[in-house]
Amino acid sequence: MENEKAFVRHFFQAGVPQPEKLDIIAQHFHEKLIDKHDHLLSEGKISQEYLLLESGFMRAYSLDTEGDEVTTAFYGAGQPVFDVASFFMHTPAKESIQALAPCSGWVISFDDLNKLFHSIPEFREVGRGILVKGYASLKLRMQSMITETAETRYAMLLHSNPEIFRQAPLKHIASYLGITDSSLSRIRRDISRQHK
Amino acid sequence: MENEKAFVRHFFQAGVPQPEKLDIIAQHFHEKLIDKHDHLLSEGKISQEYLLLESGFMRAYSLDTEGDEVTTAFYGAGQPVFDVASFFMHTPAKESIQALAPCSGWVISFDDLNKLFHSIPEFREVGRGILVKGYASLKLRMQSMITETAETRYAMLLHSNPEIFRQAPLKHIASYLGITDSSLSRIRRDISRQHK
DNA sequence: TCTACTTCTTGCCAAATGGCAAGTGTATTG
DNA sequence: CAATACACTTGCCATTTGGCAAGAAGTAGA
Repeated sequence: MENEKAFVRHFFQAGVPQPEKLDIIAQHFHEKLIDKHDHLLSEGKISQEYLLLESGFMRAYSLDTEGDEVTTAFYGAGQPVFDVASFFMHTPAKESIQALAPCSGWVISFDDLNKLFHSIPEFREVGRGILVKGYASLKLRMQSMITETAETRYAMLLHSNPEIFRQAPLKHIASYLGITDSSLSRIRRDISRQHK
Repeated sequence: MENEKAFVRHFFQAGVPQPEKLDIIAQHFHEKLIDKHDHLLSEGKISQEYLLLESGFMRAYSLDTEGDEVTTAFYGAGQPVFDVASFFMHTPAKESIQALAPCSGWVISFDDLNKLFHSIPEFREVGRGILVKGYASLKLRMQSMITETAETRYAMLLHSNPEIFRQAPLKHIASYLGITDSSLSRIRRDISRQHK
């Protein structure tokens, strides 16, 4: 009966093998559709939803002191999407999360998520794993930002995450890489010249 | 009888008000002393200890592709010190953690920490809070790295964390800020000229 | 105390990146 | 279909930062 939530069940299957527990987990998720350009979360609001993205593409961004957008993350299908600080600390979000393509996924509230964390140990292990992996990849990105040139960072992102380049305009990718869109354009020109 | 562990009890008191639970928590921590320049964790090893630093000063660093050290974090008294990824995922550490001054603190093993997480819900809330706050501050740092000049980042760090400048040599601070020690030296010269 | 090492600074020049504005091409939409 | 917005590129020049090497000053050891 809960089989429309096959995606949710599949997402947790490796960490929570017991079907009965998967049932309980799946019951607490609700379908969510987001139109292209619409927001899952807006800066200043308190995040209420933890989203598992089944299809589509999203980005998180915030505004710098000059008011320019800085893209801080991209999310593809299969990934959990939420603002860690706002969702877990109930503080106003410092960033917004927006659909770059029509999105569908499954959301759970903070209270429901916490109930599951308390009642299903395996589930909270999965939750911790998600946090820890996000932390680790952010650290890698910081390391790369410090030690590599923009050209190298661009090449690495293109290689490791080509989907981003199919879904996001270059200006978003540029600010994600920590450079301006002009510089990214020049980097692309230089690389294409090298390949001749 | 457990009163030498006053620091541990105090650390968790706000999140775990019940004295009996504090007793159980404190029982699982063991004292640890680290000489200046010695390591709590070395790159390649799997982190076994979660440390609460009672006194002293530490830094985390890793090696870039050229083999140069990049300082990724500083830790003062009162802070938890551990490599999130290695400790929670049992993977080889990508960074080392070293004492920049004689350190004393309290450590707990992964298994003991997990036992406490499972048996004391308030304790695991504290644990999650530590993770989430670390995540949030790393994000802020990334944002700053993207949008601010090195000079601004230096000024902000000096203002928000002056202890670092008392404890760490400038070359560590420079790589933490994402610049070379020469550039940091020039930035300091320019700032001191402005103040004349 | 003498020596060696580390820390910090500085000069010189090169490389990387930004700021601004213009130009081209492509979607979008009324 | 016209009008408008958006995405991307490029030229020109300024600013920021790096690389390298040398030197001054302080520190730690033998």
